[in-house]
Amino acid sequence: MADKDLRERIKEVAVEHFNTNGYHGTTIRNIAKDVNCSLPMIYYYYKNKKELFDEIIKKEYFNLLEKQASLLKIDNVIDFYTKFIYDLNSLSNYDKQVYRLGIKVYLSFDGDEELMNLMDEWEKSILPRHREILKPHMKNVNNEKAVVRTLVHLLETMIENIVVKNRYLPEDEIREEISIVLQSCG
Amino acid sequence: MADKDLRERIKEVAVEHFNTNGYHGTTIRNIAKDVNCSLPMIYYYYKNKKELFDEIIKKEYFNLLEKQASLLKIDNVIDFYTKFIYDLNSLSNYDKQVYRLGIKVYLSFDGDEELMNLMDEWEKSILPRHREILKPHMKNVNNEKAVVRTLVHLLETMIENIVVKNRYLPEDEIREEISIVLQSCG
DNA sequence: TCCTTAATTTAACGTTCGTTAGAATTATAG
DNA sequence: CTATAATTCTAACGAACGTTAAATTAAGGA
Repeated sequence: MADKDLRERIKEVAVEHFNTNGYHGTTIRNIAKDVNCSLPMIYYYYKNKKELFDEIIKKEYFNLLEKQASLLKIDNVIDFYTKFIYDLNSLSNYDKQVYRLGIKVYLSFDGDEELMNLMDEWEKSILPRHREILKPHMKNVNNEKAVVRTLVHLLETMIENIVVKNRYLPEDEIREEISIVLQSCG
Repeated sequence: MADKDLRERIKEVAVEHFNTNGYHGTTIRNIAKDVNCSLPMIYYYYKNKKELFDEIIKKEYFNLLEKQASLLKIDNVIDFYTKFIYDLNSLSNYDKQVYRLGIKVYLSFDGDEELMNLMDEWEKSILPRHREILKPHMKNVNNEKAVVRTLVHLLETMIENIVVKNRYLPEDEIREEISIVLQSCG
């Protein structure tokens, strides 16, 4: 009966529900209804609700973050960061929702400490990573640290606008804002 | 028996619970237990769970936003915005939690459309407001619009760090970042 | 004092939740 | 064609939920 792999379809629908209604607001019954399968099928593929949720965050969300982080090809930093953010606009709907859900978990709406710690660790790696990227382009800059921090902060907001608030950010606006922060770099 | 006004105490505890567990993860029973009153007392003061939640967002959260927005005394814009953000650090715990909850609702974790629309309207008023504040200080700036947008984006992230992620942001870091964006202004 | 109103409680209602037992169906392979 | 394994279903479990009825207690003025 199943056109696509059922296990996958369950996960896709689950992402949608967790996103819209939160962990506690999401019910296995509603997921099953949208997937068009019976309720116990979800328990056939996932041990329980929590495991379904965890798989989305631990596998899907972190996969996404790592894929993004590996896109490092730099000549012009402003071009690079502009592309980095602009490409988020064209993420698949599913990826966008996974991203969105990850950010929401990070902001601890449903208070899962274990997942939050995972994310805290990830966040600690962000500043040094961008520092490395920017270092060669900031010879003549004295407040290097602050510039990197400001840039990362700005990136965060733009990511949030695109992914969480589901807005489209035009490339020239992205470029403008990044340029304002990086105007002292080449 | 009640040392403080019971109605108020219920609301305070509710903010905590909604923040930690989300709307659906929060139960009237748990609120009552923490308030140390019986369950129906909550229905004595609030029509139902939704009304309790709505009162927090509509009254407490928007009060907070408006109080913040009315703090406009400007001579040096960098000083002004630094103070604007820095003062968030010393919000009362209750105010911080209300703020946090508001942002989370805005990011639509529990999908209340009515509340989200209210917040969308508020957000539309933000850019013009800061444009007014900054206008007199940007005579010699050509990309005025972009600078205002960048600043507002940067402010958003800093607010989120202090209020949602509950971090302390030191004044000099705030000032550094704002200065980087506003370096073309006086 | 008694009466009225406000504050608070115990106990329960109907519903929905997460989860599972166990039977039925379908696919697979020998 | 048959036996075994992989899927899928119907039906139900106990627990927890939001909410309310109705009884009890506390407070205050006549």
